[in-house]
Amino acid sequence: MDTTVLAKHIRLKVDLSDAEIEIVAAYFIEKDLPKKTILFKEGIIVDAIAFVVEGCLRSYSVDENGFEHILQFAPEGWWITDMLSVIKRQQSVLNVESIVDSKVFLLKRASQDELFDKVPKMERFFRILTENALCATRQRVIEGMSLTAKDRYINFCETYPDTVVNNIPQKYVAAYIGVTPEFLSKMRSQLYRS
Amino acid sequence: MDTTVLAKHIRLKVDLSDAEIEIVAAYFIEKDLPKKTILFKEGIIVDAIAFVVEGCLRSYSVDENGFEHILQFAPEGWWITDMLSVIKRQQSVLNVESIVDSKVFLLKRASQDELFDKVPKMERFFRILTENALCATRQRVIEGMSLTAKDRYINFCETYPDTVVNNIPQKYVAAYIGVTPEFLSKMRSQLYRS
DNA sequence: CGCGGGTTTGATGATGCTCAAGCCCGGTGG
DNA sequence: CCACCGGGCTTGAGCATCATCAAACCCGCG
Repeated sequence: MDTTVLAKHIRLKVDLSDAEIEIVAAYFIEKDLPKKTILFKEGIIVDAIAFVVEGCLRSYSVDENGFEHILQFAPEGWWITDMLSVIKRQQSVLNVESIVDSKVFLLKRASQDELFDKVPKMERFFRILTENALCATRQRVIEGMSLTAKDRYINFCETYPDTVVNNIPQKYVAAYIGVTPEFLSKMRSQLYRS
Repeated sequence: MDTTVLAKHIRLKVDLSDAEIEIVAAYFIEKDLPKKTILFKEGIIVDAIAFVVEGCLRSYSVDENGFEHILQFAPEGWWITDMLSVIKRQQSVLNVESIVDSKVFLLKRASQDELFDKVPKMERFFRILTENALCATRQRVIEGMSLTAKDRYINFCETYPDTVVNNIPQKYVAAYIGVTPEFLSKMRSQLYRS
């Protein structure tokens, strides 16, 4: 189990010794996900959070008309789960799925409390993680109200890494910025002509 | 300083003795806000979070065309601030303002770490608070993409307490659900006729 | 090959915005 | 006490943005 990516990511936020990293790593379960594998399915009670070691996942909900809406993309170095289901222990409304062949490290909810006891800095790490996620999501709410679809798309291209912008199907980008695939296609052709 | 509302609210999430509540309360600063008073102004670095004891506040951003978009309403028992500014210590992009005559308790960022040392359960309390806020905000992102304006309005009326739905100007509701005041008015007249 | 999913393109239509006018109503000054 | 003001809400006509539906195209893959 290669913990390089995980260690690097955690050390961006809190200081951990090599020994501590080893303890932390022991709590994770490695899992390979071929393209289009569902990690967490709508309706279950999710009991783990996933750290993306390689590849890219997405979390999405399906509305009453069968349309998918993407809440989050998680390329390498990101975390993804259905928070609401994990915290409240209620049935999940999100699906979490790999977009390409991916590898994740899973941290079970049950192990998490034990981990916090052994390495208290990890509690701080997850608090910071949650705070950052909250800020990003609030930013997205504001953008959804103040920007046009075209500006949201431009914004998306500028903020997400190239691996997400250019290596995933356009229809997923459309489902993230909140337009139909057809309309995204029209916006793009208009952007490239000008 | 009457800490009844605050104590009741904290005890919904963590168990605190009367003695602990007293310690916690000592870290808060009481502040009265007449109607339409700005508590935190766009551009400053916000260094406190506010607990609403009575009344109702709102946080909002102003876009490049001068339109206001409301991120959050905070009636009695809610918390409000510009998280991004507090955490990252960067210039705030939100205004926080009282809608009616209100009273808040302020907790300075600097006091917060000290408070966590003296009453560790409060760190847990704020982690839970942040997690809940994240879930609620993500829910709002999904709703913004999957519901029509009319359904978002109905949803708003059903989820927010009566004090918010019926006691604040309609234009604020419009700025929250993401439509113009004119269009909200038309939706309402259509809803009441049917 | 041919199939199938993703993307493009076009015609048409719904949703929600803009601008402008009028109304309602609480507040304020003469 | 009334006249007037101003902010918020309503209403209507016209318009922009974005969705829907249908057809064609592209291209990797069996």
